[in-house]
Amino acid sequence: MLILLVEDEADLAELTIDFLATQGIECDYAFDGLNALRLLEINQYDVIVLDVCMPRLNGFSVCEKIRTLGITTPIMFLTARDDLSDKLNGFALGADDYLTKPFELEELAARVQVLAKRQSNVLIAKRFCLNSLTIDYQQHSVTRSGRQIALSPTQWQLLTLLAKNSPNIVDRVTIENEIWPDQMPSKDMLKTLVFRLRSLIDNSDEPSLVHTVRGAGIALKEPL
Amino acid sequence: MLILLVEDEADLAELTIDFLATQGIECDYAFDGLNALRLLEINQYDVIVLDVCMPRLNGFSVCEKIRTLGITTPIMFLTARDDLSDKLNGFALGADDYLTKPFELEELAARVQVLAKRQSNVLIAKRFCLNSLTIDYQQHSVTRSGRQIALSPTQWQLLTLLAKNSPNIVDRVTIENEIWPDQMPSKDMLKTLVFRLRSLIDNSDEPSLVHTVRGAGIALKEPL
DNA sequence: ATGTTAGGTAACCAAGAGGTAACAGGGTAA
DNA sequence: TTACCCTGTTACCTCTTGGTTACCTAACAT
Repeated sequence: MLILLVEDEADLAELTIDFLATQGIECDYAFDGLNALRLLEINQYDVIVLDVCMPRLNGFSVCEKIRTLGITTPIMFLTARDDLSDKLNGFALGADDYLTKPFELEELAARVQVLAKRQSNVLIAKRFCLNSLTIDYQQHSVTRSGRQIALSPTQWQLLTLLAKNSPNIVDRVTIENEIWPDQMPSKDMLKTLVFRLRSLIDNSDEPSLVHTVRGAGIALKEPL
Repeated sequence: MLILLVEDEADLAELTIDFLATQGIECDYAFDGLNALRLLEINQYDVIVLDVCMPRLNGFSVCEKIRTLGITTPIMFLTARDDLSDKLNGFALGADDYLTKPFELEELAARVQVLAKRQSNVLIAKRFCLNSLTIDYQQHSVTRSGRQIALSPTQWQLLTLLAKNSPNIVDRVTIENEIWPDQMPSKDMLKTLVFRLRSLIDNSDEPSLVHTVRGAGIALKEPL
């Protein structure tokens, strides 16, 4: 299990991370909200543990941002302030639990486990990330290094198919059968489809991700 | 939403039930563990709130019993004992949350809502806000940047459906099945419904919130 | 080297998804 | 009754889409 811990007090964070490790809970660590959001773009976590009081971007704002991004990962707040309105605010922003400092590390671990367990019952792969490419299946959106990319239905179909098999090669007939199940497609259709997808995904000056292997098929992966 | 409250102190129970009612949470009530189990056989609840200290069958035993019966309904413990080992025990038995007395009724309500939401994957909130758009479910009103917007019943249905899934996409057939459950709707009905809703919500010079993704569906979100 | 072939690039165009507007029937309130 | 609103229907328009074709390029075989 992998969680994201966002906490500006380094010593407390270290203590927490060490303890959670003994419970089989791995931590990624961010010391402020902005870095947390950055990590969230790249990785997928089972739970997010958020300190409320942080420099730059406080926990509430981070939580709000996360939810507006459509990320439904469980969020637990940690805070020294045992204030009802704060708690209610946190829950209203989409938090799943709220623990006030000082707390026992064992309790934190137990609550994290619970959230992760509940989540995994509902969790189906919702996002795919590769390099600066992100596919959000729920929002049906694709971004490359932050920029939104509009895909047509067939392009989306091809991309998700490649993503599902990434970084492996998918051979052309498999793709054709997947996208055009009924018809026997003319040989060139896939050719142009790939070209169009590539020009949308890889047109930038960033590393290209859509690779064709002559005679074998097509793969979505980082270049080596 | 319907929850089961198991609590032996009648006066506290009544207080709790009354308050939860104001939050739109209905309660079934059992005053001990045996009666709780009896009710659980008959009904289905969104959340179970369990007092730990009860005569005849204590909360932990009830929890254990519930889980061995294969019932996965979220369970929240209430107890006066703020003891770490008790908490850990509770979580180990399959609890989802643990609140120590004395607690604020608002916090209890908020935590119950969260558990129910996770469980049913349905958003139960009084209000939904996105950009300058506000939906007040209790007042059944919609405003865009302060201006009141009058929606017809079907329009309201569509908007709330989109809001519930926001910012995720909802595909057209899902919407059609949701709004016209019985009939097989003619293909154009949704088209005009969306048009009418959009012209009410997005007619201003503000960012448009109703987005259609060709071949995929419709989403309510802020544009990027 | 030269021919052959898999794959890349670019333009064209018909089909269809979706947007817009107007109309009509049925229900409801004054 | 009349007037109005809601909603289903239809017609028309616009723009995306995806299939087609032609031509180019690079890898591979002989």
